[in-house]
Amino acid sequence: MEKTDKRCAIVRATLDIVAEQGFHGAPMALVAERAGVAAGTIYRYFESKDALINEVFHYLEERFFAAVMEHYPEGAPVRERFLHIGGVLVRYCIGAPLEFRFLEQFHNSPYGVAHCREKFFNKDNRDVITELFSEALGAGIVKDLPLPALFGLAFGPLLDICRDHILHFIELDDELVSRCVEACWDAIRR
Amino acid sequence: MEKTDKRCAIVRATLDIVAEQGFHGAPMALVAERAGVAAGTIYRYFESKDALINEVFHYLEERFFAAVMEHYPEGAPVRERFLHIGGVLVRYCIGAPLEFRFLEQFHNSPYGVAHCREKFFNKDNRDVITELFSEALGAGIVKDLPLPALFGLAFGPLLDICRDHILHFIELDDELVSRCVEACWDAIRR
DNA sequence: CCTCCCGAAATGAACGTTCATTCTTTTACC
DNA sequence: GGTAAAAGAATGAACGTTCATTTCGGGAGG
Repeated sequence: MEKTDKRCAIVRATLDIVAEQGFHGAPMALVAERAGVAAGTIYRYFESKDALINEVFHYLEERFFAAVMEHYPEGAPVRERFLHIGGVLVRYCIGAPLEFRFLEQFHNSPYGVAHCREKFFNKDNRDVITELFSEALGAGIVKDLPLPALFGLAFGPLLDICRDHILHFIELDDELVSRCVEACWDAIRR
Repeated sequence: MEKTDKRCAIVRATLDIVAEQGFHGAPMALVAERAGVAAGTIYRYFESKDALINEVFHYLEERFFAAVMEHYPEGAPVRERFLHIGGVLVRYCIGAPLEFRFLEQFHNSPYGVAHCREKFFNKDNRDVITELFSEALGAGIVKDLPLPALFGLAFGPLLDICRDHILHFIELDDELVSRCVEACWDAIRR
């Protein structure tokens, strides 16, 4: 994960505590305790709490994209590629609930809004998912809606069911996940 | 709204500041200043900050349900009733961005999770939307999925596009709203 | 009509706590 | 024994909340 043991322990502790208690419930003293280091030690590895949190986020973002790209059916039809991404997304999230909760916390916070804004206005940022949707739009395979709306239709509900599963409002199994991802496809397909 | 001028001013100030800056960015001193009262005065009307925030939430919740129920086509087919609710939801949210942002903040916080949990496990809580979905499920009009999943598919994307609109990532007009609500219908309909 | 007084309402400085961050001291290794 | 790493007490800022004090409005007494 990271270069040294202690650095890794601090990242892990931050991830866990923020996921469980939110940013408010994650004072540096507690992070230090959980990581098995002294409070001051954190500042040998991270400039500030903000820097620490952003680093945790980028670490998770990388892991997540790596998961999506594994076994990605490159040349397959749009629908199949979408089903792959959706399925991996949900399975990854419910398999790593702490990471999911952290990302959710991050997303709904000043950090997340800033990150979104940057992503959105930095037009030459082309990830796989954007590529896929652009292609599908061009080929008339999906509804002619703005990209952010398609993203919302496609992935909003998937994140919702992940949260519901983690909070034990529903119990997802492979079959239910597939049916939900297909429902999302129904939402965007023309 | 409330019984007295000052009480109302405090609620309004809390709503505005929390919507704009989040819970962290809304210290009582700032709320007091914006409401035009002294810090101590707030505690004549509210027991604590938590009590204040919960009161703001319940106030908004009421207003929101009132909006949905206005012109609700009681006897109409399921699809039509759903389109009504979806359309009103989106139009209400983008017409009251501060209220929307507050509710979003609330939802993604310990307050919101507690509220959700209570709603979910209090089974005899029957609102219009739950009624509608239960009826549709029974009649086989929508996909046979758990209620929370249907909720996510139906309303998750709508809240997403409201946020995107308020953050100026997209520009919603009546026609685009309708198409998005219909896309959500496609997601849940059998 | 003026004055005094009373209780409720409002004030804002002060308090205690919590937090991120800093800094001096101690440890551990070469 | 010297140097980099780690420790944890110290610091100061920010916060929610409290409370001694002031302000306000109006009713009673002269």
